[in-house]
Amino acid sequence: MATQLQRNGPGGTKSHQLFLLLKDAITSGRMAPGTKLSGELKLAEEHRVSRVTVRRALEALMEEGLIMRKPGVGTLVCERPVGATVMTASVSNLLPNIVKMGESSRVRLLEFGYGYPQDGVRERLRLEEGERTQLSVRVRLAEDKPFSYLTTHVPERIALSYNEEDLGSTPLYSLLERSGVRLDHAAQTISATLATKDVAEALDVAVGSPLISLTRVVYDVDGRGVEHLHALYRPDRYRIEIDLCRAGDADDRYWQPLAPESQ
Amino acid sequence: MATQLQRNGPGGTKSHQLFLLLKDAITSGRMAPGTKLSGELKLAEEHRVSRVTVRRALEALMEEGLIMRKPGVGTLVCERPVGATVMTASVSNLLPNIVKMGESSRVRLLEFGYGYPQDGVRERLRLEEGERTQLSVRVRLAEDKPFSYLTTHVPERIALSYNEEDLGSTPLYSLLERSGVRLDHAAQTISATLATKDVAEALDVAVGSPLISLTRVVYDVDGRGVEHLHALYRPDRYRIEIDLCRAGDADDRYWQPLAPESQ
DNA sequence: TATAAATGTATTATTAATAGTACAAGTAAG
DNA sequence: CTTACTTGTACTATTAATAATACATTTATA
Repeated sequence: MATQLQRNGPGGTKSHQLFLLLKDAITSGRMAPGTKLSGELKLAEEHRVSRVTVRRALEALMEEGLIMRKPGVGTLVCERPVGATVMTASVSNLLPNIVKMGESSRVRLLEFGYGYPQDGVRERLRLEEGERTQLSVRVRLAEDKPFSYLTTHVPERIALSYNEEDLGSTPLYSLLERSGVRLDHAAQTISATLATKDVAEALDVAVGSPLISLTRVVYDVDGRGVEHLHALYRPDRYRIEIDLCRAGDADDRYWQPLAPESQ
Repeated sequence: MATQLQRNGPGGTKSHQLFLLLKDAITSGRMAPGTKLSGELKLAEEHRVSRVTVRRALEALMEEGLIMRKPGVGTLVCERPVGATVMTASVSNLLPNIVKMGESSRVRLLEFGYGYPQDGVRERLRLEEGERTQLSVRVRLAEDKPFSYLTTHVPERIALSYNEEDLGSTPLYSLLERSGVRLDHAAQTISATLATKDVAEALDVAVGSPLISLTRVVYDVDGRGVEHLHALYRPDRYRIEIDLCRAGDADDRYWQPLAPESQ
């Protein structure tokens, strides 16, 4: 069984740890909707914790709408529809201005301006020391609920070829290609991180919540950086999906990502 | 709306939350090695906590070797300690038994056995109610340091075609194809989650740390589930990378994931 | 050298988390 | 109805986390 939960130090409280444990069991599907949890006393015994602590954890789960409690009955895992809309993005269209997505989503602009990017951004965009970039911070909403926090850098010389109005009506990549930029390739890195204070406010989550982190750098045919995107997604409202199919000869088989036209 | 660090309830202690935030800022590279952190007083002010709380968080960071502190000087982000190897996986070879990866990594088996899978797993594998699966929980290490926590379900009828020795020497997919299973396609979902107690212990991270979560289901040509993998990755030791190139006609341009042979 | 700023240390008071216990109230089953 | 089990509520005692303050020590710098 689970080792003992720790009380002290920066390891989180016992109730927090138990909350995470149960939440993960639910959201991962190990406890299906409708499943009845053990009673509070039994949970307390199982995790060697007092009933107060168990109740703290269960109250937090109820606030997130993951469980239902009824006196005399017990605690049940909620049905999933509470989860509302989960936006899914296939790997090949992880783009900021997808047409389909645009229809059902709004954008809130938090920051806009020009300045000197941080070292990491400048290096990945392969810019000189003195070059400036256009910075924009946006929050994307679906059904009036925020699900992504986007920080975009575009080299100033490129950004000047369009204005904000254009951005509202046309996908960025179309704008760029119309103005002569020849897009060639992009590198994406996916990771996970925690919500900081500002992001947490914008995405309406608690500080310290887990977020999907995606960084994409787009290059033109000359290898010059065109766009640097850092995106943070709420995992309960956004998923990244990748479909693969088996390809190759019998001796040399590998997985091939599905391209848009074959989907 | 949570703008302040929360003290009460199952949200972890303030020092824990601050610890996680700072740790993530360091390991993600937002704070480069050598960077000087704000002073304890300033940090306390910025996060609206007391200095004691800041010190708790900093002490935890020092225990992990992420920062250096010197009286009269300040707190510096440490240079990347040895063993900061970051394993990267291209999207098309997100496989549990890659040859290249296998060379430099070891596996620790935590659980192994047969049983009835949870509903979510069973549905995704498209199994009947009574069918059993082989369950294995593994931790993968690189340079003796854990970076992934893998939970695998394989339908019993398929799992019986190989034994554990085979698994040690040959990639699972090769084993399966040799025994007649015709792999066809796979669906992957990438998300983010927090480390629970058991996972945290296995991966040697703090409870509540962010983790990359990946679920993959592999199907054969008849659409039957062959493998269900749930993987949790330490973001400081593992990255998922996807390279795309621009393809299509002028009127219908899209992003095409790069296949292995073109890399 | 004097000053400022940083960490290290110490103290006190307040508040929150936890454990343990007890009892009330709702529900289902015999 | 009675019994058993559930959640809801209340209370006390203990311990940890936090806030606030003060002061010492180390270091860089003007």
